[in-house]
Amino acid sequence: MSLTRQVLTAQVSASPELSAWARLLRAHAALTRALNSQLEAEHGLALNEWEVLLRLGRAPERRLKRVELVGQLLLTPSGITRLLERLEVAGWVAKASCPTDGRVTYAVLTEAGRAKLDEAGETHLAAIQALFSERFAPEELETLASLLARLPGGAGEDGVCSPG
Amino acid sequence: MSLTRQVLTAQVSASPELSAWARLLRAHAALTRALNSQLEAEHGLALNEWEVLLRLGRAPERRLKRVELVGQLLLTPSGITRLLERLEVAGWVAKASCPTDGRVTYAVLTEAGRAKLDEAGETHLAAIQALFSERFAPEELETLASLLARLPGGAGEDGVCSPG
DNA sequence: GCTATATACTTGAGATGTCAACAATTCTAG
DNA sequence: CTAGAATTGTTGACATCTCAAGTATATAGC
Repeated sequence: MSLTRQVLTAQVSASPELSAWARLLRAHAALTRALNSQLEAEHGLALNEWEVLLRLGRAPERRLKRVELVGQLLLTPSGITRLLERLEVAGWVAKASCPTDGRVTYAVLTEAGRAKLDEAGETHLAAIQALFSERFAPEELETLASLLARLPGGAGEDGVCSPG
Repeated sequence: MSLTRQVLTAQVSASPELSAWARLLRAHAALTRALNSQLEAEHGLALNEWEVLLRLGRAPERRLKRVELVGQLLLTPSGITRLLERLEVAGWVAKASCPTDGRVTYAVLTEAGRAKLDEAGETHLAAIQALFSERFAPEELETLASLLARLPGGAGEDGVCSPG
């Protein structure tokens, strides 16, 4: 009993997997907080909202199905519905229906949305680049990115690995 | 105008910093979702709750000030208050006041809390180790952990970098 | 000693996202 | 072509966390 606990505790302390995971959690929390509050203060955008604008801006015809956004942001379908609702109210995104599939609703970046994306991108992108390039040489950055890509969710745009 | 946009878009696409950041976001979302739902299903614990139990279990006398938990989990003070409230209701954590400083309330791991930590740790730790060791060789894991540690929040237990 | 400031924590109101259940449309097999 | 299954999306109820404001204690400067 007491022995079991000690052994377990020792394993926990020594586990390189747990250590990596804990650091990922902390880095995510700290970065998210810093970048989100800056983006919010300067442009009135949340991190996820900016990412939606970015993904729409890069998509062909600046439009994406909800399902595609679910896969790219790893939110649930209802999360995406509500996120897009906010962007629609702000006038940065509009709905469009699909002529060939009645279930689908596209999210389309409006002209105002594209302007917002550009405006916010200027400082937000700089903030991201500063945070990372201050700390890593280019090849370290490359290593970090490729290691992170091997974790779940790193499959890119496709590996949708249903959230839920 | 149009040119500016194209240049910006090109930069965005090419930015290794943004790429690393996006991958970190996706990896965090996917891992968090997987580990949290498993932990919730098997032990009725959220990720943050488990981490509090773990930190308390490793602390001297199994007790920590709220402020220390704020620094370790990177939540806000009110987030910690509410998280601990849930753990207190479950009987895994108790309050204790500090004899030398009347402002401080300690969070103390109870015996039931220690049992819960052990019970949950067995499968949760295995899940973490599986996810990481499946994908990385030991030295890659080491590299990943040390790169992540250089990001904000990686200063360890001290660099409290106030959340807010 | 006493005011001013800083620290530790809590609380009410609100933001963002999840889950479960549902509606609508499309695909698939007999 | 039609019944059953899968896919796409929305909605209500709820969980978790943040922000702003407030309380209580401690520390510093005069």
